[in-house]
Amino acid sequence: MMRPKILLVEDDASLVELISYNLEKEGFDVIRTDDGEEALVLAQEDKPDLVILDWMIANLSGIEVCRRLRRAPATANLPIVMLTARAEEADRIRGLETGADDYVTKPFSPRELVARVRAVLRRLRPALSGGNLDYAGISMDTSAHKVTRDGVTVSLGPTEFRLLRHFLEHPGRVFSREQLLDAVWGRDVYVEQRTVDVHIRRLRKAVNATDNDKELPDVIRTVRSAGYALDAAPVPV
Amino acid sequence: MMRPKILLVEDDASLVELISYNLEKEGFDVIRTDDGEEALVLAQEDKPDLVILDWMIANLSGIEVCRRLRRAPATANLPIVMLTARAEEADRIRGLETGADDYVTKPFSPRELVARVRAVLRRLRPALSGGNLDYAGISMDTSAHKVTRDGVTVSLGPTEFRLLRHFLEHPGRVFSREQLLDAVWGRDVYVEQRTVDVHIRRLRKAVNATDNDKELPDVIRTVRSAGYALDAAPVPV
DNA sequence: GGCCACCGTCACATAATTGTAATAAAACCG
DNA sequence: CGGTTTTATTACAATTATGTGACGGTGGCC
Repeated sequence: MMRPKILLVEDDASLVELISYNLEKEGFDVIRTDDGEEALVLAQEDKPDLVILDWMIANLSGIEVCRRLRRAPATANLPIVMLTARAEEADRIRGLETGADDYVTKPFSPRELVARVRAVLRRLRPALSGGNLDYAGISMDTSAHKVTRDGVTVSLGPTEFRLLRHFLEHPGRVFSREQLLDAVWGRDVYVEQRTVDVHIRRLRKAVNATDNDKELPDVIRTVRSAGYALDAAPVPV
Repeated sequence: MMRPKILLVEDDASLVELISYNLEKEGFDVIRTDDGEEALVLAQEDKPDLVILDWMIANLSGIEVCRRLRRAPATANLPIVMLTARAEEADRIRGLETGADDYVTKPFSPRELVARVRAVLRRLRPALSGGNLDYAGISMDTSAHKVTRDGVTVSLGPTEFRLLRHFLEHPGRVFSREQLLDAVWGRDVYVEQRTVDVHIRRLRKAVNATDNDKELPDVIRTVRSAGYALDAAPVPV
């Protein structure tokens, strides 16, 4: 199971130490910065699984960073935990409404922060915490690397597995070939976009197959000129 | 576009009032109970979109309710916000680790509670709080690339989809063919203005069609010598 | 080395969508 | 009403996107 990657945006050096230490001890990788602009760049390029964001940081306020992260398509769904000394209600609400997923006020205990990070991730990226993913009759045990459909075991190659996992983490949502290459293959790999088609084909074949010669309804929806999505109710022709 | 349904499990009658009032004012439907066993039944049967769960309630402790909700497949993914007087760290962590999505300690402000409820729902049910466009019975989920009219799925080609999205982003407003070409096709594409008519026709056909041979009222208004607009109430004769 | 599973790419088949032109129908105007 | 302008509708051929099978390559493993 992969170690989730956390981007920590905080300018108090001693806090950075404290938080990093606790996160790493609990199985997270931590990237650090104390600069708002740099945080945006890191969020784009390193694709962390979650951001811990202090309100008071250099160059851009935390809340502004939050807003920009939400606005950029690539990071619009990145989980954000705001971290701040501001305990006033209005600020907390403002933080949450800007798109933060949780909000922790200083002083806080490192253990509670870790617990909240876990709670957010468990929700948004169940695969990271070794949970099971279920959708449309498909069940994936991410830690055992096993997949079933309607109880029947499905066998997948490594790439098909990661592809399906990505779909299961965001059921119903359409992903372009480019997005899929980023998320499933990795950002620095160069492969043809059409390669995605081939793996979609392989995934479909595996997931829709039965032991006899019949086929189950297709769970992957092709969205012409947009990409593919995992879908419970495929469009009838 | 349904009002999200909240199950409120709380035994302090005045708090129930306070919370219900605020939630309903903010567009939620609220189901209430003060009993742990009953909460489990209601969660199963009424299928709420989120549960607000007090720690101290009759019959079963809140945390036990939480555990059982998580264990039952039907409610394993139901978002839970814990609500409690216990501010001790160990308790908060226990709450989060049991599977709560958020944890609010008394005393709290109703507005903050509502903001947290929204933050959790925004994550889990994007359809309920954003990312999709609604107008005149038409609902478009932009991230899933799905369109429904009065709940019935509408299937559109790529261009019709973009065209409808543009109309939904500016409901009621009239656009000339030139403006539509700019916005939907792109500034640097050369196509005949009349092409817009054809796509309007295709969009109308798809959106107004029913499964039988009847037709729904037209949602697109032709404005002679000006262009087209999406309109809720076409002029009756 | 030989076997096997998997991968990425290509070439071709198939299917969906597109823009245009031709024609019919409406709306407008004196 | 006749003439004119604007929009609706239909059919079609070109274009584009996706589906699919095959192939060569790579690396693990015995």
